[in-house]
Amino acid sequence: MSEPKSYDPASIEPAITERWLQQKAFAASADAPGKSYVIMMPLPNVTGALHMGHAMDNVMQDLLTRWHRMRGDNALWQAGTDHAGIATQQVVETRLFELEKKTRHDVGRAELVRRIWEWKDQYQKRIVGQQQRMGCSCDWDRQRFTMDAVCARAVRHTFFRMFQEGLIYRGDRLVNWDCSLQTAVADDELYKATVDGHFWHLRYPVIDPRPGEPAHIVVATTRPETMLADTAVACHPDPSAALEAAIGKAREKLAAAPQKERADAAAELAALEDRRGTHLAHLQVVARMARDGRKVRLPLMDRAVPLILDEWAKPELGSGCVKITPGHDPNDHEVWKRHQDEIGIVSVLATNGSINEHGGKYRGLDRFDARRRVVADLEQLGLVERVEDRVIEIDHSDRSKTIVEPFVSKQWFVRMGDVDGGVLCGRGTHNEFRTPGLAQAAIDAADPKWRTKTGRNVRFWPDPERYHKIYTQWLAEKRDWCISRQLWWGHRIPVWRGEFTGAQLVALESILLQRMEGIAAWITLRDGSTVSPADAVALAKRTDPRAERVEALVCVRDADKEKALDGILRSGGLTPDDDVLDTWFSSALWPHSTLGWPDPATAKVDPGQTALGEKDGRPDSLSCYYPGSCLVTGRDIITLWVARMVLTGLYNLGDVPFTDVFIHATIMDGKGERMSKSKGNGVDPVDVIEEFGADAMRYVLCEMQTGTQDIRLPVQVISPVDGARIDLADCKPGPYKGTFVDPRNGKLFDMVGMMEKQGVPGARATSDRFEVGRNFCNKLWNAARFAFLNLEGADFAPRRLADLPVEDRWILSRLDDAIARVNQALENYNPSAAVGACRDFFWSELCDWYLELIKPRMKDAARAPLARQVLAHALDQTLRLLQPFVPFVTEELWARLGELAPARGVVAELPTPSGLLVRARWPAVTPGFRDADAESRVALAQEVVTALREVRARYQVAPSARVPVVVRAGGANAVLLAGCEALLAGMAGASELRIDACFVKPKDAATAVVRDIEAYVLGVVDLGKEREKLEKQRDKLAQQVGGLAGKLDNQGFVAKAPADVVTRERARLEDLKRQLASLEAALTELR
RNA sequence: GGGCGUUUAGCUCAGUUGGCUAGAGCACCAGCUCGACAAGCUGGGGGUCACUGGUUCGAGCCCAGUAACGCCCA
Repeated sequence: MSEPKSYDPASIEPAITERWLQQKAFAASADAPGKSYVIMMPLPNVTGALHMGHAMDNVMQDLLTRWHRMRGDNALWQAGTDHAGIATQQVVETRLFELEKKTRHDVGRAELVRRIWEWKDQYQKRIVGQQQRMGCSCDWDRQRFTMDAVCARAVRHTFFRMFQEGLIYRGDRLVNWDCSLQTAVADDELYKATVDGHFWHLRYPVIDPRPGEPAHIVVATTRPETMLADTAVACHPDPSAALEAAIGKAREKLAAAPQKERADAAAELAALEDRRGTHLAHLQVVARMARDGRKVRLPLMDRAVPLILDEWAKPELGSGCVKITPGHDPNDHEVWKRHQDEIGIVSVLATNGSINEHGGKYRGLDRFDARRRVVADLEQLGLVERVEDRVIEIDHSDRSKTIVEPFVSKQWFVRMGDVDGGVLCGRGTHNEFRTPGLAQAAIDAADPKWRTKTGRNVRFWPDPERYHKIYTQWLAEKRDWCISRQLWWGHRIPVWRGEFTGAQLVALESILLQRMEGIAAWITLRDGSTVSPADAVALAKRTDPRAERVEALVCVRDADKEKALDGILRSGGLTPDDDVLDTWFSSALWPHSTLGWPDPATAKVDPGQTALGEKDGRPDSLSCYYPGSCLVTGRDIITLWVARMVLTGLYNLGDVPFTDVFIHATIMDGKGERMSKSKGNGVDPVDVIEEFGADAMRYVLCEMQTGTQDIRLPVQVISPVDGARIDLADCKPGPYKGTFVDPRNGKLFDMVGMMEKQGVPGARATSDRFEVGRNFCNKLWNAARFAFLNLEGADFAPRRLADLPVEDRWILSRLDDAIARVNQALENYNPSAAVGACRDFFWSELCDWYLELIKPRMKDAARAPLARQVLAHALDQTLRLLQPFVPFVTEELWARLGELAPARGVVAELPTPSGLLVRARWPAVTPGFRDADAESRVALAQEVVTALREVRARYQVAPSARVPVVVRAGGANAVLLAGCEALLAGMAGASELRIDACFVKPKDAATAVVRDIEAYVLGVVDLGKEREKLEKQRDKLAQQVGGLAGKLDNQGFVAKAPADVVTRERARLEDLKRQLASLEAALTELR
């Protein structure tokens, strides 16, 4: 036989991959038969390579895709990558600085973007390589990148439509500003870190204090430089009531506090009660002053700012008064919104984090230098009451690792809340419907009672209620989506802007009022309201003051039209917006942009790629593959992506992009920390594949995906020094991020691969958890080898099930059961149960019993052909069942099986026995295969065999010894076991075996008991020999007992040895004594 | 602060509407190179199902509370 004894994935996998790719086995064709089954890959970003978490995501998608493909569905798994704007630009910028000490401004926009494209090409290639090695069955001829022409067109169309319908607006917002990258960052791009800071208590002089009024109001801040932008000082409108409310709450807390927290709670209450005397009168005075419209003088700026009344000021905290800085604090910003007619908003920060022209003499200073100067100046003026040290938890940008500042800036937003008149979804399609607002549409889509016009909605798996809750809770906030980023890498916002006087606007009338297809415009008036160009021009003609100064926003839908209009727009005084769109804006469109929306016929794809349009009667890809079927992703993506895909799918096409969302587990390391490449606890799937094989990795990932939220994967480091395997959990973190210390020798190694220049060697990581998968593949390989040794000349002849021997009927029945269980498990999104059902059938039934049972038949020319036929059938079905889990080894074995037994089946010939296994038909549950009689017969026989084996082991019968066995069974048992003699004899190593209801047990027989059956192993109890053996054992034991007893009698030992050693020795003595006693008893019985 | 999850053998995990003597793989112990497989075969040991109380004829599962760990949001 040509197959080697053990499975070597490295010698098989590349050829199989080659075969699949060459035959385009994964290609999806819009005119293929079967209902469509579509999985849109949650596109990995091109920042870096994939780790085990991505591997899980990909393997789950591949599993579902392969399963559906074999079931005859027209399956499409859409692959691709995401440009990940901010993240990718950041890694390239960091590298640029590290290697060349240059910033993006040194190289310029065009050059930076060119370098990012280079980076993207490199990582895209690496990612696709990783996926192909894992066996991902994506349609590689449809790969997309979020900045491809097709995607870019979809982005422009969506933006245009939303802009035209007033769903996109440009507004003042307090954003998280990254002063290093000089861009706004989203909330989910932040992390909290604690820093040592201070709490400065500042005195603001009251202007012209009257008798009984304080000369100063004290306010506190952790960021004193922001005082330059203060526009008010707030006090609670009813300090007394607010303080009493706080005291009431503190009382409740004390009453409910557990013992160990009581002291703190009591102290807290006492402090609040003290405030009645120390603060209340003062605050009531301040509140009255605020009502009177009194002001304080803002130090350093010499500006009068009003005292205002707002509940944001807490009488129970600090001085009870609070400075209001709407331009630099989110809470104060809210206060400002409530008091817009009383107070203003000032921003003193420039985009680079320095103080701007509104910061008076501090202009040009960096924010942290300004802080020191402001404090020093205030101290000199005696306006710093006191300074506390304080640990402050503060937002940092995940990208630049610097402190972010709340910052007022113009940003673009998508309106998520409900809007007047609602929003029309699926405009121009058959699925049009009206929704109150975009977020509401997405909320509705996941409501179990809600349906689109096509009868679909979204359901989460494997825990529908739980994930649905996460999804709706987030959407229910209906927070507007900030879609602009101040970056150079990404889709540019397709809007031109210009500021005009009313007269200029009237002059622009001809451009703005032409109702050109694909051009939309809005005018923002001086008061911030937005009106149509026609209305604005009308106002301007009436010389309405609101139209004195306006901003015009013009969106051009198509890129080529924009190019054509470039001159006109510029000469009209408009310039293109510099910002780019949030990456998620293009990712959100992925399920339809990749299929050619809005017009597949004109969708541009790369040479060699599958065209998306209709051709020769073949439908276009969009109508065939949208709406899709399933999204497979981790739970961290539910809010970021799932919700947004649903939203844009509904908005553009009136239908949900998928009906099922499969939320798989998150991979953690051995310590329970989330796996991440940058943290250094990540495992590269390729490293695992090289050590164990792709199938082994896939098998274990499937097995791990049960239903829980997290999976622990202990990580072993392969030492770069000596190749030893060290548990990463035993390694302490090193001084640099991603480095660790080898506990054996204290040597440093690096897990991220960025420390070579510093002389820290890089180490690879794997996990011995994957051995299980390797073992499984090897078992499969060898079972198939056994089959191949015996399948020479196998043929198909139609058989009647009733004519088959019991073991044949049994294995077919068990096979049928396994198929049903695998289907059931996959339908429930439980890959672990599915692969477990395969394993149990294949290993515990097919290998452990059936293969053993047919060995004798294979040597018998008369009985061999039937056994071969059933074996070929069983192997055929097993390979098909296992294909989605372990596609490489099964594909290889399938080819060999096809050569040896081209025609297969038992009752009828199986369809598609030739060609690639990927495209073979999924096993079907077969009527008649389920056989309760055969199952109960074999089940009983198995029990008897197991009991006999146990007896043999107990009596130390050599495994190779053949001994006579008699089974005493009567009644129903005898009926069941009738005809199973050969089976029993073979499996229990019996030289002869008979079933006899009246057999009387001889003295030298050992007994196995099963239910009410007794099975006797004859002649194994040799009285003399047994006695001799036992006596020998007894003597040895007695000697040990004597020695141990002596040791324990020795007072020196008992007194000086550690107590636990003494106890352990005592226990051992007891144990030995017991063993001795039972030996003595057995000896007595033998005499 | 709000929401959610987890806790079962030394390790990693199953345990479907409450009905077993609580299972699997790895690890461990003993034996086995018999024509597929030592990455294997046969047999074995190992668990107060985190803790406390409750409901029930019956609880790993249901209810209440406690603890530890983890995640998400503010």
